[in-house]
Amino acid sequence: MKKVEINSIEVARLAGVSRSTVSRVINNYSNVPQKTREKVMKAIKELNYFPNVSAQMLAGKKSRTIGLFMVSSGEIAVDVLTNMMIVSVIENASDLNYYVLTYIIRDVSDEAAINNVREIFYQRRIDGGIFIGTKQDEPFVDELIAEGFIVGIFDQEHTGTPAPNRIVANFNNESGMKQAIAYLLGLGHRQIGLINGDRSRLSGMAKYEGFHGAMRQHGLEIQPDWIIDGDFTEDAGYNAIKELLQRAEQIPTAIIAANDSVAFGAVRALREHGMKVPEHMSIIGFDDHVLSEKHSPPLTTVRVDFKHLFKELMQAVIEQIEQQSDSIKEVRYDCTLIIRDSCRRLD
Amino acid sequence: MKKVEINSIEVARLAGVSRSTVSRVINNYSNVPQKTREKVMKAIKELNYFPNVSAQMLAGKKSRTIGLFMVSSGEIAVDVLTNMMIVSVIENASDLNYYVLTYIIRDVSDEAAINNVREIFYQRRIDGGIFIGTKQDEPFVDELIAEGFIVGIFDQEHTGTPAPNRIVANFNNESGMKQAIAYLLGLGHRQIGLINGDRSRLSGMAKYEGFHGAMRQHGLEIQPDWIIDGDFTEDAGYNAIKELLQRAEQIPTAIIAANDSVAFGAVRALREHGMKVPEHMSIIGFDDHVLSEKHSPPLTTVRVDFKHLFKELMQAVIEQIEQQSDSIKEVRYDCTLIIRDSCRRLD
DNA sequence: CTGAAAGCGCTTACAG
DNA sequence: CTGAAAGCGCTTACAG
Repeated sequence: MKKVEINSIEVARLAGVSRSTVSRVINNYSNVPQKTREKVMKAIKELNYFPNVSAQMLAGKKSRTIGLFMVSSGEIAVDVLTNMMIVSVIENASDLNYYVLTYIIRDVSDEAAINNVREIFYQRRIDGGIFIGTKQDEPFVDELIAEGFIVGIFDQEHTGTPAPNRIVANFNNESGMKQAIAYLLGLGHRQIGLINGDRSRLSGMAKYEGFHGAMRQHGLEIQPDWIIDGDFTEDAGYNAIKELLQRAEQIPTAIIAANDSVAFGAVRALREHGMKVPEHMSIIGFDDHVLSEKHSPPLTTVRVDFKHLFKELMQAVIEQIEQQSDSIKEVRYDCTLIIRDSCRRLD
Repeated sequence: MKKVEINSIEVARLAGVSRSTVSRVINNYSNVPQKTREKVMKAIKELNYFPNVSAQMLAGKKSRTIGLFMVSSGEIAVDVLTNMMIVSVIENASDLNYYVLTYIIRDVSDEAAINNVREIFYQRRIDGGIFIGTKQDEPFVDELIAEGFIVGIFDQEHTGTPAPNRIVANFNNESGMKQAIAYLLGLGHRQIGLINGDRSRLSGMAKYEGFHGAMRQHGLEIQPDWIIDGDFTEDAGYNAIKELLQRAEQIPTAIIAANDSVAFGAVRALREHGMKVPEHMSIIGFDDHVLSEKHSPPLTTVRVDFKHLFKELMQAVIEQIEQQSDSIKEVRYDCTLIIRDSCRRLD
């Protein structure tokens, strides 16, 4: 049933030239006369010929494929943000004529999974990789970079000796935190809590430090009981509120959540305790999740522009693949506070 | 910075054997004595050697990569279901030691995009492909199948002459529709409407026909005004209700939506007209979307098991890749009605 | 401008 | 059990 494979020899024969010439027209060499080019193109069309990509690669071409490595434990399917990131990476690559091979890492401590990641690089399946969800300076990623592979990492900054083949991208979370706190202050809040994200991740640490910095800057007292660790999930937000209500003698008038999912969880827990947002508690999230404006109440949040960030990250990675420059690349975006209905003015 | 590539010659040298032997241990040939195998494995470990996948492919091995082609117009990022499907396909492949190259088709009539799809197959980037979101008997897919490529298609059934390299997977939507109608009937509903999905897709057609069949079977009158075409999106559900309320002299007591997103849109439109679900209108969805039980009201819906379906589809595709059998494969799952709070008993 | 030929890194019949 | 060699389908210096 399967037709015999068509190769460049057959195209050459049909066009009445050599394989070298066929290759030259495919690779857009400038020294092929228009006439010859046309003959060859005609043969290519006629035979429905596509060069075998393995042969091309073996002869030195790139795969034009980027690996997307997504570390995500637990029920990823529920997360609208994950989807957006995956799709965004794929589409940005597609716009630049690259393909994406996606690999999901459920557990970074699973040696077999990490070995698969290594294998994908060493086997030359990809020209470079993008990592999402790793912690700052994850050892196996650093190792790959030390080997010379080209890697783009979201939510990471340069530390130690920056390398041109390590491209980092992150948001200015400190600034976002500052905006959130300034806004709350303007509404009369002085008792502000934080449900934090994973501090081994850059954004977790940056938000944590941004919170402390901004609070101090405004001379607001930081109440340790009101700062609760979490991991960026809805459950973490839910549990944090449960814990807070159980433990603290007094509760804050406003809480900043490490992201919108955490905020959703917090609102749910508050509701279960008969407390309404923003009447009894003001809440600010981070990200501006697609569901945030549909949430009840519509969530005030620090918006972050994932699409543009991934676009620039992808561009930088591909530029490095194609040009191998020596410059150190970092993409960084600011955030914007989006005011909706989850915070109230204190009277 | 980049180390010189390590190839099988270096491994052979270090292990004191020939490249043939190195290849034999990598490919698990049985005629290699344990001693030799160990020497070679040691050298492989020591040099951190991974065989170049292009060279392997050129020598006749498979790529162990499956293409995932997702046709999805518009804002895909909002859709939790899409995410689940993509991740489900990737993880099922991963469990079988395969990789996934994902390509998003925004518009099936975009010749450039379709050419990219063809190219991916012809270039031998993948061993087979899975299509999600195509209509029944989409011509460019049929063409690929005619060329002998191995293709798995979700929401499709065999028509014409079934081929072993066309593997279809679908849900028994007629049965789901029957369950929904029987349930409504049991609650006393006799005036039932349908907001349908895209009828050029199998599931759209199957639900449409299932609705008609079940209605007739129960001797219920089908009111053409209450059957509204849509396209499986929330907006379609919203618009359908708007249209219905504007146009119809009388409205049904219950409506079945082609999927949960459509149902959400319908509920939203009803609410805008001051109608509550289920007090003024009963609604049943399809899929059992992750958000359906969190919806207000929690949505009664026909549940469908995507994860298992994709698992079996992936298995069948890979089996065909590895064994090239002549059997015709179809995977088909039943649906189950999940009763929640969006339907009321008529009195 | 263009062809013949080497080379990319594997696998696998073949011969021993 | 194992090595030498052909072959997979390209690209690209080289020579003309």
